[in-house]
Amino acid sequence: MALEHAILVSLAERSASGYELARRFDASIGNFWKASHQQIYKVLGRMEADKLVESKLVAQDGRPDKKVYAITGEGRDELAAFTTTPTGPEVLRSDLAVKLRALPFGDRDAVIASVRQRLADHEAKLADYEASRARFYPDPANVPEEQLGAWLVLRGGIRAEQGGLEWCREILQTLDPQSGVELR
Amino acid sequence: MALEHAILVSLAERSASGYELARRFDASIGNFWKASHQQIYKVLGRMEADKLVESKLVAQDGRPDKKVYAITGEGRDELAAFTTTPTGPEVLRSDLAVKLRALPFGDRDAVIASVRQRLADHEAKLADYEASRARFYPDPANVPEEQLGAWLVLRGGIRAEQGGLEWCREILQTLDPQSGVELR
DNA sequence: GTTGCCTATGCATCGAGTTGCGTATTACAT
DNA sequence: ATGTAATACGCAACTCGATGCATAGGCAAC
Repeated sequence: MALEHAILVSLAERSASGYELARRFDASIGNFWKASHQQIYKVLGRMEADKLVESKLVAQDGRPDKKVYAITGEGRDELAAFTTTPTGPEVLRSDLAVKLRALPFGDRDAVIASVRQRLADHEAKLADYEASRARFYPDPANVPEEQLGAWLVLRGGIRAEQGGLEWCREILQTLDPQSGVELR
Repeated sequence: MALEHAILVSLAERSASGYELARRFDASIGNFWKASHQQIYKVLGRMEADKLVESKLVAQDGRPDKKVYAITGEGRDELAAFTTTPTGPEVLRSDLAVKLRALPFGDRDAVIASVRQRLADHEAKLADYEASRARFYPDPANVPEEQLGAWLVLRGGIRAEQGGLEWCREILQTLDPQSGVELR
């Protein structure tokens, strides 16, 4: 289960409460591995039972207490072991593809609307990623060694969004040539 | 649930037994929506109860009987309705990304090996797709209307594989410049 | 002549993941 | 005063999906 390992990575970088982890997943790691706060709490509970993480209660004023989780030695071992496991081929799940396949049996205009929506999603996400890139990696040619992984993941995100964007443009150009969408 | 709709698309194109559907999923639709035969049998059972499909037993000689499923009118309605539902943003799940993020806490060489494996996967799949493209769409500029959806899905698959391939090359070039991998 | 693969269907179990609900406090707006 | 949102944690019920196992005949190879 990679959610477990995504949490371990996040905690290895910095200890956090379940709530903070959930927000971190919204912002960075969550771009390539989604998880709701309910899932995170559940998995954190199991991970603590497995001694991969440990927690301590931290009182705060003006806010509820929080339970801050930290990775343990065992957790670091597990994380290191994870990096040596073979990675299976990527599994795609595209409901947009299913809709395209359903074109002869469905509503063409509605599918086109879905594609437009998806295109807008990609544009928004891409802008997001580009902003991160500009902010955190002002000098792409000289990324510090310890940030290489995060940098490459961001690059992958940018590539994926650009690719998705181009695909949407091709679809619109094919299904709705009047739309004025152009491939770049 | 899009597995249901993927099955409906497949049956709308041609009636089939669960076994045949499973093999079809291995070959074409499965490239964008994986499903094991157990899942397919289970879902088919529920879909039959919901009257989206109907089945009849077909005896064969030299082989076990099979249960051939066909889409019903209700199934076609459901499929048409599906094409009009809004499509949420795509959810990526990349364990390779998690491994890259885990680089500072794991085994660099093992991660590089995983990337090489993924690169080979992408190359194989791309070759596969290109073969389909050459075979089924010899004239890409004039794809018949009723095949547009399938054509665009295949184009998306090709784009995704090319994108993944390029990402792998960038990763290898960054983490292992000696490897001689080049971006094209 | 036995081992293994292909066709063909299915169950049982478990973990993963979603949705909805519930608790509690602070803060700011209406 | 009341509503809404943010922080902070969690349970319960459910569906989805993956894995392993069971059954059963036919066919081909070694």
